[in-house]
Amino acid sequence: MNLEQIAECHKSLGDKTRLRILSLLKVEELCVCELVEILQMTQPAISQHIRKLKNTKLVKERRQGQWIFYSLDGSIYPFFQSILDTLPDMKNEIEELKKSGRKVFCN
Amino acid sequence: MNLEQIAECHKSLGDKTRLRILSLLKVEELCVCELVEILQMTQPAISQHIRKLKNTKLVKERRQGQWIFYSLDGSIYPFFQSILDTLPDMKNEIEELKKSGRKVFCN
DNA sequence: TGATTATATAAGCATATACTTATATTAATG
DNA sequence: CATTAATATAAGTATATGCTTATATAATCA
Repeated sequence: MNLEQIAECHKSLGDKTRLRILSLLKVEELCVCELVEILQMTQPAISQHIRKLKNTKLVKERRQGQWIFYSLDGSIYPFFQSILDTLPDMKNEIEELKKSGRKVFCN
Repeated sequence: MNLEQIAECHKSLGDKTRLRILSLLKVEELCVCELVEILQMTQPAISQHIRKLKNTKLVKERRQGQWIFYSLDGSIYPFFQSILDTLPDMKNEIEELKKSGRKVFCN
């Protein structure tokens, strides 16, 4: 891993919305439509943030029918876990999503 | 520390030149003119990078006569040390500076 | 005090980034 | 097989970023 890659990783981390997405993914894997619901942003905006997180290998995806579930990765960055540790707990936001009936359940 | 501040910190880390500066400061404190010499960049470019690192509390300064020596800080970020650990060793670059006779010695 | 050295700041410019709206792709379903 | 739902991508735009050159500030020194 060279300096250019490390810089790209931090650029990816250098946005409040993406940090919120990572904080949410700390709780559990989520799909774009759920993130749209929680973060109250447009679907393309979320998709573009996810793309950046994917390109920098901070999240990985798992397709499940019509949904794509995103979850934390970051395994190539030795410092990633300690960064995650400083992100806030977002269990409540996920709870709210479930209460609103907008949680995607499938398997 | 809120998400906005964490994002600002990572923005600060999201630049190759600033990562090189931090890598160099891992070896020892340096002043702007030494960084100019090692990184072969203009003095205002270096000063502006240093300003960003200072604003995000990743480096601190110590004035010594006409020089200002910059050194690592980052004490407010629990993850900073693990990021530093992934940055390359730049002892050789500092050695080159000393050999070139451009190292600033004072006290 | 005037010149020199180190550093900071300001203004200008080219590129990058984060959004928007519109459209394309992909999978499920009736 | 046409429609719907989830997601991705493209194009446009406003703001941010990283450089440049020019100038200001601050400390030293002759």
